[in-house]
Amino acid sequence: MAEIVKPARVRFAPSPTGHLHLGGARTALYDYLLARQTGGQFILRIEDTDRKRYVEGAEQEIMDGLRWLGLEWDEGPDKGGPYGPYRQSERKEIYTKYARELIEKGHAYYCFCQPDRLEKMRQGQQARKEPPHYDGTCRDISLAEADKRVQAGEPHVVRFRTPKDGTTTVVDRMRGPITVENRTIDDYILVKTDGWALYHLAAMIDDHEMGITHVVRGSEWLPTFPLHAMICRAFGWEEPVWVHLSVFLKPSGKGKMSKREAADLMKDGYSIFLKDMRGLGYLPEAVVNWITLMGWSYDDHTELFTLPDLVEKFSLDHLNPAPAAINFTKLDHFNGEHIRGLALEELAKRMKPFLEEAGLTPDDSTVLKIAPIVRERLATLDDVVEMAGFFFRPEVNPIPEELVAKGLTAGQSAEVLKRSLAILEGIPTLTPTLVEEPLRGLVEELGFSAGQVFGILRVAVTGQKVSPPLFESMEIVGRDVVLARLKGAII
RNA sequence: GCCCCCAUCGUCUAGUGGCCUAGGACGCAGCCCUCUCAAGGCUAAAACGAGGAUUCGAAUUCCUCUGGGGGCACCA
Repeated sequence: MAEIVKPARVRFAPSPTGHLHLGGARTALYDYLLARQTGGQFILRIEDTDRKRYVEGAEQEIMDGLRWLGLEWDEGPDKGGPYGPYRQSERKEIYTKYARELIEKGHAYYCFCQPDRLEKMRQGQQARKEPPHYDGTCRDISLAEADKRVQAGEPHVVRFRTPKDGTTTVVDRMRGPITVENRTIDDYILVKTDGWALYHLAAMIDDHEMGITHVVRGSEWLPTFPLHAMICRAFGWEEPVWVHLSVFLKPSGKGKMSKREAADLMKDGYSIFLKDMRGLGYLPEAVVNWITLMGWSYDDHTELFTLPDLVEKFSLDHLNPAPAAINFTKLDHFNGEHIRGLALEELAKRMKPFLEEAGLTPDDSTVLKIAPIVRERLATLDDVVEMAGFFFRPEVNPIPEELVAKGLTAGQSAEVLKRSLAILEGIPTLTPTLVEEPLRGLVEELGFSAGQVFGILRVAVTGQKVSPPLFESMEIVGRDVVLARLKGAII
């Protein structure tokens, strides 16, 4: 029997404070999958209430990254929607209104404590090995008096009035129920002195106002998860389905990737930032495939997926709560798989920019001819430069020592070149079928191995010891150039 | 220090009390194919953190420990 699923409204809500990384991309991907699968909406919301941490250009980078992956949103800051605005910095009055509602309901209160006093208080608590928490000084000030002080312009924040005793149980979709003692939850600040709501309040309000049905976010929110549920309950709102995804660990599995380590990774051709992936030669299809499988699996052990496959097959039921170490060699594998899955025209289109960025001037027709012979040889798209750059260089400049085959003398190797040249000069067009047979005959006649003979020719024609198949390469290079390069190698 | 989460091959994972002699994938090793490099095919090595408890029976349930991760801001 078919399960009837309500359309999900899910949001990806990054703060524009840095680069979009793999963890964020996975969260966005799961959001997208849920929305598309249920015929719901995928919403992009920018959480930029903290002006101090705002990074110019970060919002654009987030949008570029999502679009590169193919995760187009339905509502967002750049395209609007019925529940806007989609930047928290444009929603201040909404938060103020709801904060007041919470205060009047008795679930929040004005606090006039000075930051320096709170700091001292915290230090004392830590010295006494107590968990740092607000001491409740302003908790019992009457609303009438608090209002008077606010009216008088006294600096203040708004705090949540957390119950002192009892427990709170919240439910995470993949982890199940989590129960905490209320006394371990602080009277968190909801609204800062400058009047701006903090994440804890703003996100809950936005999720409610925007009709969000599923909140998918990182496990760093687990400690404040009960607070968030309490806020929803204090308003009398229905809670969304909560899903707290585990963090990605560095490849060693020991801890999160640091800024320094992320930079070091680039030296090995890897990155945790989405902005780098294209330039490193990765296909968005491969990145999607790869990050999907870090924390999620499919019933029948299939591992190769496209985005449309995932829209159909993704399920919250198969999520894994354990933190996952990032495995870049598996990304390389998926990249190869997806490269091999590309149509030749598409592969050519995607390889071309890498050749251009390497200073070459590739023409479409040649790039298309190269596609089939490099397809299963590329781990990343930028490998095409190393593998097939010689097709676009006027000179190949082989290293003299490499023109001498292993096990042969320089004289024998030169003989190979001369005899081959003579043979090829007698062939009008260098197609594999016309070239291979006579050259194999030469191999037999000289009594050398095919590897020795073809190895010499490979170096002479391509300038490299590793290349696409020799005869196919010769055909694309063209008779005139092949002959000229052989002559050049004989000297 | 306190709170929360997590725990199967090196890594990503399957596994919801008997289908487990613990399955798959990446990587690694060997073999085959082969003009190099790949791709492809085959084979191998490789794991239930420890201790208790429940049960006829535990990777699977419970407890303790250990280990790992996250959080403890007028950041998100």
